[in-house]
Amino acid sequence: MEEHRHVTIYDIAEKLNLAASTISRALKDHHSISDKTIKKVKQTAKEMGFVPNTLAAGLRGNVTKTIGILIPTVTQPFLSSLISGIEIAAQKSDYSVIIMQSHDSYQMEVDMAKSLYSNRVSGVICSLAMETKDTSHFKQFSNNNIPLVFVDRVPKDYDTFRVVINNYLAGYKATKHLIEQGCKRIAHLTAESEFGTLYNERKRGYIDALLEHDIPLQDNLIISLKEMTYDAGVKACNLLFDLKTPPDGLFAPGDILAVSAVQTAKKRGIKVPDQFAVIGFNNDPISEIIEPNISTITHPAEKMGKAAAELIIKNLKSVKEEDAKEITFLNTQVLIRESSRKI
Amino acid sequence: MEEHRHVTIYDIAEKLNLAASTISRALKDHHSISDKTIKKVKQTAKEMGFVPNTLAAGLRGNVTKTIGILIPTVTQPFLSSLISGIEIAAQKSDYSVIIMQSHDSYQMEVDMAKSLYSNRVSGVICSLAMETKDTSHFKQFSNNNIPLVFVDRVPKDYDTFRVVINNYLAGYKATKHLIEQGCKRIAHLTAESEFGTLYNERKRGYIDALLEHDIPLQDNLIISLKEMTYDAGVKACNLLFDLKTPPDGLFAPGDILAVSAVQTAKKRGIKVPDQFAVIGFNNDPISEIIEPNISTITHPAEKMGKAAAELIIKNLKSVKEEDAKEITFLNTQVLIRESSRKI
DNA sequence: TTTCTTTACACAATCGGTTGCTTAAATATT
DNA sequence: AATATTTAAGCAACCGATTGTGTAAAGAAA
Repeated sequence: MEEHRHVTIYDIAEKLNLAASTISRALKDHHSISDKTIKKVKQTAKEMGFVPNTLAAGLRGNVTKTIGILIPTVTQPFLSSLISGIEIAAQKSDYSVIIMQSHDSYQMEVDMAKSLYSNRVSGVICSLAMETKDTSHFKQFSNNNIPLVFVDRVPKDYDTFRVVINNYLAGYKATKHLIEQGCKRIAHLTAESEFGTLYNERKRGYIDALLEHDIPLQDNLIISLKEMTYDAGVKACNLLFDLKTPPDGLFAPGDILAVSAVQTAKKRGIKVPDQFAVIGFNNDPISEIIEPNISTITHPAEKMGKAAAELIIKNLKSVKEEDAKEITFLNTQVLIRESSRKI
Repeated sequence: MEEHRHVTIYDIAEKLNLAASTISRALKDHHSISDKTIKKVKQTAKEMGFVPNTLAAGLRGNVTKTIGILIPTVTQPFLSSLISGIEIAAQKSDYSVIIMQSHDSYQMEVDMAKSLYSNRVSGVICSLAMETKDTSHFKQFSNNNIPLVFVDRVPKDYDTFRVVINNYLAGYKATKHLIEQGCKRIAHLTAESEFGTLYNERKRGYIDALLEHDIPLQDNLIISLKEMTYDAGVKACNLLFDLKTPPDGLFAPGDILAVSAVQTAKKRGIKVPDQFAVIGFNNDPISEIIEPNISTITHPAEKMGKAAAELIIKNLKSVKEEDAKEITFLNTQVLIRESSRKI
């Protein structure tokens, strides 16, 4: 096997007896290069298998056209859809995407933020790790005018772009839907310790919906979970069903939890939705497949990704407007399916 | 907001009255730098918020410590687990990961391969797009000694690293399991047009298992699908159930198809597994959650990712051995769950 | 004391594409 | 015909980390 060297613009320049700068300009259709030359250069570039070295371009121009994504994991449906959205928007503007998984660890998030900065990404899209309380490791981006967009799990006290849904309203709508279906004792699962506001907001919506419909709030119908997993959901639901007066409805702030609830109910001979109506959150693929289908709140993951990516790309092009540090709210919808349709 | 410049080793050098080269060496504990100097340099580097510019290092050293991943999509459970595996192995050796989705389009794969090359990734891990017949766009890596590893959906005629499972054996084992459960008429779903060998191999295993157990092969029990989706699965299963003598078992080469089969059967009042036993493939999360649980073939996604990443990292360190272009086979297991357990 | 080896650091080239400035020729304007 | 403008392309600095080579000074060996 031969040892090829990467083909550079200098190789092309030599072959055509032109200056490297001419090659560089010709390849980007610079106006000061004649059409003949441009055609000739592009032709030979292709023949020689020239591929520009983005490192060199990035180093010189301080522009990498790369968006860094820093999220807990790629395996959650919501997050992998988010990536898809980012990736599609990025691709349109010829940006690359570099992905890092914090696995919900604060230390990893810190390290990876550094690594992204080290790679001189053009912008960063982040959904915070569960563990993260302090967000000072993101200052390096803000301080160097690298656009930073938080998505979904966002810090409350950081002055930058945020793309979120209205979790309060979503929680309210979900709960209201259950009330409208005739539920009188609606349970809710939430996160035990949270540094963001995501689950708290959903819970607030739940509470307000109840109060607004004159349904007394009952502490024993609200269970805080350490982890939002299937098994944790099963355990919690069993506790609920063991109550003297068990709930007749549940707002689960995640579809996996909703699935666990539906299945636990079925196992105990509790009819869903007649005796126990369930609504989840996210519209994960599984919610459509499981039987009965799970009613859910849509979480526009791809749209959020697209919005976040566009914020970065736009912001890099436009002049910096201080007032652009806005929050983008995307809409959610109640998707009524079998698990909660009683009337 | 102040306009910070990125802190460079020159800034540190100036502050400490040292040469930039000394700073560079001190930061990597070069033996020719005194401990005092090293300590002093690291200290001020931290104080000044220095973060090395990997572009500069990559340009100079032609080493980026970045692994490029080129896959159809991140949303498939198998592939997102694959990424996780790669990412974890990469992280251990301080490599970054850059992900691109071909969305099963040949043209996108070509473009993205170019982009990865343009970014001078250290190595590439790829699972081919469905559309891809020609793999010449990967030659740029081979020609420039950039390690290339194909995973799962691999070309049959490309001389490079491959990390796969034994699809033939897996198909054989799955089918044999159904036979052992007493199934006599076992159906199979497969891909209509395939340029790789993945589904063909599974089908070969299916056929051989039948023949070996003196079960006649019946063409009408094998259905080729355009897409391996839930809906396509439902349609195919309805065709199967409409046969004069419908099947009493199914080997589906994907869990989504298995789920569709189980649910279609249930809807038609066919008892699973008693009248119709099903085994899937991949051990997707859903296979454990759906009721009845789906028997399946494990597909060691994380392990494959880990193996692929390690191949790249190892290969970059070690001297090039021509005979290293090997195929790594990882094991699969039959996971017997409710959907096929009759005895 | 002289010579050899470490130790400690500086100088300058290098990676490859970009871009401001300059030169030179061709075309347009007065 | 003289000057202004446009077109075409070259020169060289630059981005920031790395590394081979060079050069002192200090310590070790002869």
